[in-house]
Amino acid sequence: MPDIHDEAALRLAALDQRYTPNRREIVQVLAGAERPLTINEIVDVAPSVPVSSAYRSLTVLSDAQVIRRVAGNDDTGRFELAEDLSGEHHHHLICSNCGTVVDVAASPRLEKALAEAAKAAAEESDFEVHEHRIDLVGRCSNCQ
Amino acid sequence: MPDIHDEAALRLAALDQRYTPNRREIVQVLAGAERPLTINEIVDVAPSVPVSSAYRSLTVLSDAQVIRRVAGNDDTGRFELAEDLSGEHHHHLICSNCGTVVDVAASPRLEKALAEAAKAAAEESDFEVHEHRIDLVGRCSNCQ
DNA sequence: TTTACTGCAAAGGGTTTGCAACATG
DNA sequence: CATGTTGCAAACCCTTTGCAGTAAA
Repeated sequence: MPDIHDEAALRLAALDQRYTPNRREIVQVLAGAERPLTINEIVDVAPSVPVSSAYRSLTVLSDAQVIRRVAGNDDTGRFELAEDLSGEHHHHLICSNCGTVVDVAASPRLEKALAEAAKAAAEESDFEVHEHRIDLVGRCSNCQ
Repeated sequence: MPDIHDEAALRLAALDQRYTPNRREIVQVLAGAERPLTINEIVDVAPSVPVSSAYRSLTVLSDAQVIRRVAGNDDTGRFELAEDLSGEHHHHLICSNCGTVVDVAASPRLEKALAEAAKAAAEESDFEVHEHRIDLVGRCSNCQ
């Protein structure tokens, strides 16, 4: 498993993009988080990065598959490291009240059932399924 | 199974809200769609409804559980009829290119596996899980 | 006759972009 | 040096809100 930053630099290079201190800092922040972060949360932790640059960097990093955009319950964009960089496959618990997103490990049994269902759905609908997303929506301990 | 509009009126009444022609038209549009619609799509089909009213009505209908907001891959809000009004439980195919969301029927096997996984996750994380969401992300036939 | 609803227009908030300066390969 | 990147500020777009008028219980 290569270093996250080395791999990030590689993936950016494939798009003729550079791995600048700005982008490195964003990746570092996401690598240190145990849940997807909003742009606000990111720039709060990395105040040296201007908001506009954060938006641009997140777009580029997302294009390069270094990070991934996560859809929550609200329209606030959240970001996490790409799964193949961060470690293991996981899903999300989403609080319908405050919008917080928490990671949760995937279960093999569930993954197997999902793989079957995805195959069937793809055939039926002429979709080419690349990935899946399972969200459990409810109330976090703070909002119950 | 009562009529959709009767049931919608009931649920609104429970919140001291009225089932006006505006709201009825929105429900009618969503009832006739076979996939979640964006606000733009809704007002395109129902031009008599001003945009600001559409936003307000969708909020109220959503609070009353007549409709449900659906998160796609982008930040565009999409809406569909509540599942208990529209018929059967389903999941979504999301095109990562154009953002379109298509309904797909749920499989019993998948639901069972998910129920187990949700139980485990809820216990671990102190979440109170109310519903789940399964999205298959890929390319629709148009965007392949 | 009280309370909810509507529609317009203005305000708001998050995101994107133009541009000139800078940095990197 | 050619191209990608940055930071500021302005522009943008979608969504929300104030308000005065309307309609429904």
